Amino acid sequence: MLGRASEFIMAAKIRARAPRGLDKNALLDAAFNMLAAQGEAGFSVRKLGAKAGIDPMTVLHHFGSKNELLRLIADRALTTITLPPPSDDWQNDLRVVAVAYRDLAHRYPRLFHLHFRFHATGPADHETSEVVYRAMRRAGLVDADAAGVGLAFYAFVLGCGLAETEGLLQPLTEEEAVELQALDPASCPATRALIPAFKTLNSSAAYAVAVDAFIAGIAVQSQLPVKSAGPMPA
Amino acid sequence: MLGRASEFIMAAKIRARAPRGLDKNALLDAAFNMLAAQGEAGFSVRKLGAKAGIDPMTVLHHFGSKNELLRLIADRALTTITLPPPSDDWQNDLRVVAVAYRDLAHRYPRLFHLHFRFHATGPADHETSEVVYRAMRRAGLVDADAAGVGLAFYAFVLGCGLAETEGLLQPLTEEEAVELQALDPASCPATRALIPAFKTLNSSAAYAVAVDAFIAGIAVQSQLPVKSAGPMPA
DNA sequence: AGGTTATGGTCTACACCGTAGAAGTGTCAA
DNA sequence: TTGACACTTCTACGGTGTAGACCATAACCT
Repeated sequence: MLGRASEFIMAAKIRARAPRGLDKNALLDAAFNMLAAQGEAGFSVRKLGAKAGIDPMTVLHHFGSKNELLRLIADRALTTITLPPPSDDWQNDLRVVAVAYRDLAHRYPRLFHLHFRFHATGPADHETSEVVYRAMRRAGLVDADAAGVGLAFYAFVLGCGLAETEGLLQPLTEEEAVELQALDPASCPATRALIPAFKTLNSSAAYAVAVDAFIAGIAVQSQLPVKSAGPMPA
Repeated sequence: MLGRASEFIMAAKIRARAPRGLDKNALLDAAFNMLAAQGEAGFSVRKLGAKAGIDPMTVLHHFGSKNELLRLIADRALTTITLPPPSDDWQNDLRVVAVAYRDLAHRYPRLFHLHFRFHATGPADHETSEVVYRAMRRAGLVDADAAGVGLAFYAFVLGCGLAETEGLLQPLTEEEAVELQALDPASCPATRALIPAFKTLNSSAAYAVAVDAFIAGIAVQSQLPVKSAGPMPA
């Protein structure tokens, strides 16, 4: 079965023992599902242990700390992102990344905020960030700008996802609408004028327009004669 | 039971009692400073009570719950934003809002994330959002787009602020750099090529370029012949 | 003045939380 | 057999938010 038998034995000697007992991966699965379903408030090491029929301390023995467990959960969520191979169209590549992250936010709204806390550590993330940075360079940005705007693009996409999971991008409820109606017409005319638009807000469309605007702006910026990143970094 | 008039008088008389005892505002100040200094992890109702020389339950008696207290703290942070009066230049107005929020993130990095959780409730927030929506309309966006892109602009600005307070926009450390160097050159050429740029990342400059790109993109979008917000909202 | 009442503040208690540290328990290499 | 070691569990500690009962006081009404 294995041509790599000796390799396996070597590894076995180094590792000395095969992992036995509890299936760490299954436990991570359970934790992931629990967090995805109940949110961080309804998730605790003790509850996870109870659901898995296991002592809570066993959980910590395997994952070191609750924080490490959360990091792994966030990483696992990231692995559910699948991107098509990068194309020649950098603008479309960026759009693809943007919708991929929005889909991620919709798929796991209760744990999306973790991606802000634990950013860019796993290989899954490097795959998508490579697409972003590649697009920035294809757009013709100077390296300093490509790096900075690439990260800002990430912040934008994550920010929109988080805003959506937190309800910031949802259409206004009637109750909120009347609250806005109460604003001073003299000082808040634009806000009041947009109330109907807020009530019928289409978050998908809004996101699409915003992403397109950002991308179009990058295209414009990159075509400016000599656009550097501004003052010298510290 | 009682006529409306006497009911009103009763209410007025009831309300006539002067608030005595503990200064709620001073307590909020203490809470604000505590959270700004120690972060949410080092902040608890009990600790606040201890520092104020007060029973922890007294805090809750005044603020209802820890969550309400946090909301007030976030609101108070927002009131530290001061904007110049809106000008004729909508692009510059947007830039002003963007730097105001970034300054806010720098001023209170340990509580900036609260602005994602408790968004747009106080009058302080309506003042700045009015500037944003006004700018969107001045840019020539259709109402639906003005609302959507306005909110997305918020998400962008908040996302960048949060990214910065979470370390996402900081220059790469040497340690992280060597980690990136280990990436597969075939699959991550762009990421590797930008490593020097990441090491010397100037977050101020990156933010400025990204904001300018977004604004430029809005200008482009708004000049498209008939750009609506896409499919009909639900 | 005396009684009533609303309010401010405290105390105790409950049900949780993360996790350090000690104490089994079973399995393998020597 | 004998360690050694990975795994699991138990107990305990010091925290958390907050519900509910309780007391003190100041302002009202009669």
